[in-house]
Amino acid sequence: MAEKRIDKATITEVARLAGVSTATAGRVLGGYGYASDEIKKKVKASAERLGYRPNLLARGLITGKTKTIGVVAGDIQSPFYSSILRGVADVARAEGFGVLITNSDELLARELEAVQLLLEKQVDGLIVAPCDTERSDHLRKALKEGCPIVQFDRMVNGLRADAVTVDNRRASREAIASLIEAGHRRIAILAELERWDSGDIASFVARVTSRSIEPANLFPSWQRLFGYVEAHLAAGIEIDRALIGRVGAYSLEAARLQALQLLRLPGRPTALFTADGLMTAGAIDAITSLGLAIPDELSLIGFDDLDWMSFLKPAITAVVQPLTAMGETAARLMLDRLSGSESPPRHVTLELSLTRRGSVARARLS
Amino acid sequence: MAEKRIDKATITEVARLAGVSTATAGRVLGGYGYASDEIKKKVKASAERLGYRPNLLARGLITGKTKTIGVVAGDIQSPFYSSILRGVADVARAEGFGVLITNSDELLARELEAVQLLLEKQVDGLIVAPCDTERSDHLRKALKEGCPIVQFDRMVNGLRADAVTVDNRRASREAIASLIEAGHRRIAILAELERWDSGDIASFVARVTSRSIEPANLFPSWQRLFGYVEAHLAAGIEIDRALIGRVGAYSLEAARLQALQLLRLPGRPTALFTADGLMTAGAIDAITSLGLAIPDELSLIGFDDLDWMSFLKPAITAVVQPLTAMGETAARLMLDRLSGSESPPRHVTLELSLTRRGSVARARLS
DNA sequence: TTGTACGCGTTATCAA
DNA sequence: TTGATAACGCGTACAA
Repeated sequence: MAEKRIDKATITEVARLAGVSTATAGRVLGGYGYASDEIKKKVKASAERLGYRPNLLARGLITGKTKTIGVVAGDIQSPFYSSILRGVADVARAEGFGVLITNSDELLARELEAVQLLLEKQVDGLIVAPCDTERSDHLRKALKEGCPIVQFDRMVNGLRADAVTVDNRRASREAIASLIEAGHRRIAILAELERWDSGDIASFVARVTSRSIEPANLFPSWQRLFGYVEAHLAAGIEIDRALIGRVGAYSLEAARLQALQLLRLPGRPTALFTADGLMTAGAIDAITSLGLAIPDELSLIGFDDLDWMSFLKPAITAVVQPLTAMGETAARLMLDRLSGSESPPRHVTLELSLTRRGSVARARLS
Repeated sequence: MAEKRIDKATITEVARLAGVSTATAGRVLGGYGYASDEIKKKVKASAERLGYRPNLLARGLITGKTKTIGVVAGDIQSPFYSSILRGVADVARAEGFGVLITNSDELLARELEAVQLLLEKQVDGLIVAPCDTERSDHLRKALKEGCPIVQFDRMVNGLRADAVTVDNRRASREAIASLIEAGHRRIAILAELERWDSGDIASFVARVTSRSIEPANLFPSWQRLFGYVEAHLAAGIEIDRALIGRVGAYSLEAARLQALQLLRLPGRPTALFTADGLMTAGAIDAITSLGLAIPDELSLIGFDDLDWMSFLKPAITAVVQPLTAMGETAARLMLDRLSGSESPPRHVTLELSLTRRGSVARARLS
């Protein structure tokens, strides 16, 4: 048996030293109920002297609240999740909450395991980027058991839980529209479209065209492709399937190869839209190795704004996501629930802005 | 009073359904003690049927172990900390541990508050990047109370706790030496040297020169400056104080300005060594805005390897830190302590490697 | 205003 | 092999 911690003062000892009951000590230390000033002073002094620190486990066991929020991220190592996490942590800290983190690596099995762990640890609520918009019984169950959930980045179909997302579709549509307005007609898109399958590209495009698809529960990169298609539709430009670069794994190397392929197409695109930061990185690598000049030979707009994009020459025009704000919003929605709000599920959509830098030029007359 | 969670099956209910005592149910569910196969089956079935999930709070209260590790990082949003955190989380998860995170923003007051919170939550151990190598009574106290500590990135002076660091001094010395070997004589260094004060530069250099300073408890960027000085000493090159760019805040803008100043010096340096990733970013920005060609007009080596460094043209030669490994090591040291190791404090120093890319050239004859 | 006594969900002890 | 019962440290009726 492992030895107990030494010196760990409990409320009982504080009470004894102060010559009062544990109830009284608890009242002054916990800040609930009455106590005379004299006793307050004595108890506080004793607590101080013993280095008393309340045991939040014991408190949680009885109150049913742990003041801890569980977060299921995809991968905290990525700038995307780590920025969001920072937002969550800041708001949580300000309210005295702890943050328990887990990584799903976008794997449903991992997410399941993570949720299980967090629930066992009795977190007050779950902030999660769901891996799968359909198979989410574990989340439904958690909800039913009274554990509030806030989703971020994407939303499970029909899950009655709060959510914060970003207006992917619109931002993408506007980015593409600005490219079209600059005279571009052959605009390629490079997107990770495998991990969360929404079917094959051709039928997806067809469904967008016939307006027979609901974008709300699509994964972000699919929503971005959605906007890409819409912009083309609005401008009456036909979509060339060959210009849609579908990357399988979430890997820089895969992105680079796919970009290479797009840029070597006969009838090379005059503009490229990358659907996330990793795609942009892969594209840049491909572009420079091909010796293409940005923006003269190729215009580029990327989704996600990474630090290096602003000091590249030329700097990259990008759709910037308010990541920290997304985390803060998620945390606030959660805290609101935890303080008893019973409103129907709220869905906050954050607006995106296009930061115009130097990577877009007018298409050359051809 | 907030309503309790619905449906939350306790071990009592499982026991009742299975027709056994809570003690027996606990034994089979918790995996300790004996139970006949028949009873095991019955209990497991009941648990399954009720969707039973153990309450780790209650377990922790009695066992004194929460299977939770607390981490105090500087800022999880930075690639540095988030990579380390990922390493910690992976190892922790594999052993069934949770990870509770906090940010100190390198502020002692924040760190104090964070440690307090984590301790109240009864974490089994603390993995921390200490803000201050001297004033760390809170850490000593935690240690004395039986909460193991693993430090990372830097070490508190005289704290008897495990630590993982990186060989900053050597890596820096070797990087500078390689520059010297390439014929460079005027090598500038750009480093953040304010946040953790080790005195003014001149006297620091003097103390390194006279070998009257112990580098172990210096902050990383000071250790890197230490290596810079040593390399010069070894090569018999006099140090020009003007080539040491001291940046105050940890900010890209400050780095950029300081880099600009260094590169506009009469007798411009032929090589630049940046002491961390942010400094490198600031330097690149300055370099490109000055129109200096890397590596022909300026050779560059940066500490820290960020993704963009490999696809810049030319790619940047960099000292890469094994960040995830650092996190993993920290977690393993911690788990080892938690499983009862009573060995004296261990200090693991991870080696660094210089990844040579295209940003270094031989100095031109002058 | 204070103290007594019980309970939160689990593990640990010990007797059966 | 099993079960009654006492902890763990704290909050909270309720009585004093």
